[in-house]
Amino acid sequence: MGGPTWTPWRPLRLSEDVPAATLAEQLDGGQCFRWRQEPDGSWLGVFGETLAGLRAGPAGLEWRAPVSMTGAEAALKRYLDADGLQARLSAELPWRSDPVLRIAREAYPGLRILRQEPHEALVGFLCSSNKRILQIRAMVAALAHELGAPLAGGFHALPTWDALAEAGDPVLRRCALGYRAAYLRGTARILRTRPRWAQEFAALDTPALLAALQGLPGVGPKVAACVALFGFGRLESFPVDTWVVQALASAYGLRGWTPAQLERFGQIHFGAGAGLAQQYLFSAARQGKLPQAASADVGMKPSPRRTRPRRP
DNA sequence: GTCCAGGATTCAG
DNA sequence: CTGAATCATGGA
Repeated sequence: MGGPTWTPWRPLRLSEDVPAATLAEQLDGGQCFRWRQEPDGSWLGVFGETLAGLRAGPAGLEWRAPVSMTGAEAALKRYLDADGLQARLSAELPWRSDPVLRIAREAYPGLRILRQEPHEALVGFLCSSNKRILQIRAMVAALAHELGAPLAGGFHALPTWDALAEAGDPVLRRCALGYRAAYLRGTARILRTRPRWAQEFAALDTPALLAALQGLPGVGPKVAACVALFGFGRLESFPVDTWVVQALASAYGLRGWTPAQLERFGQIHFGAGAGLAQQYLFSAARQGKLPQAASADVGMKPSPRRTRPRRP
């Protein structure tokens, strides 16, 4: 049963260096759920149809893949934003005037939003509600193992919507999904009838995309924002989860704000790269690296809640 | 045993 | 519209 034959480790040229701690945070920090760290410290994971290894070598990032897997290097470069679009976006964030963002940004230099496929982001975050990252990873791994197409070396792709829609209760039970099994199956039964759903959703502007995603069972505001950010590259999307609520309350003094109000704050304050800023704050908050707000707050108040225009 | 987890849904006010 | 109860499961 030996695993696949691997290519040698080769350098992966990105526009910016990725330190080992940043690589670990990207692959194991809650934006994707398909990577694991090997005993030698390298990372092994699946994205789309690609199985690959990554490690931060002394001379920079290195990759390898099964020799049978063509196109892995190009897929990795796209996945890791090799063209540097996010490096420019990150530089344009207001870190010069925002000491909290500056600290969070410097904690993980080079941290990027992985460019996941819409399918992977949606499956992953359908499993995410009220669960820890470790458990989400276990659920997604079980789904791939039970219902996904085999790739190489015992690894599997994520299950298709067809496979999820037809999965029986015992199989989903083995994946320990809890009440999220109904979310997955419900969304699968809708999307299996729309083979081009990802292209159709990608054609929408971001507000319409968020609305379309929230029309799926198990997708609320936070999951929709994550799928838009991680799966559709909407880097202005600002998911507000428990960590971000905590971070904005303690470091920015925004206590008592609703998630919707915090989402608006993030979009206005951080702008086009709000999602990237959110990932810096999320990662730093989870590592306890964020400072506390000096005083109660600086007098910022939530934007007025949107009221629906009255019909004459 | 209790509490909580990258929330969503349903229901009461 | 807002706020609270409920949801299934596993780990601390």
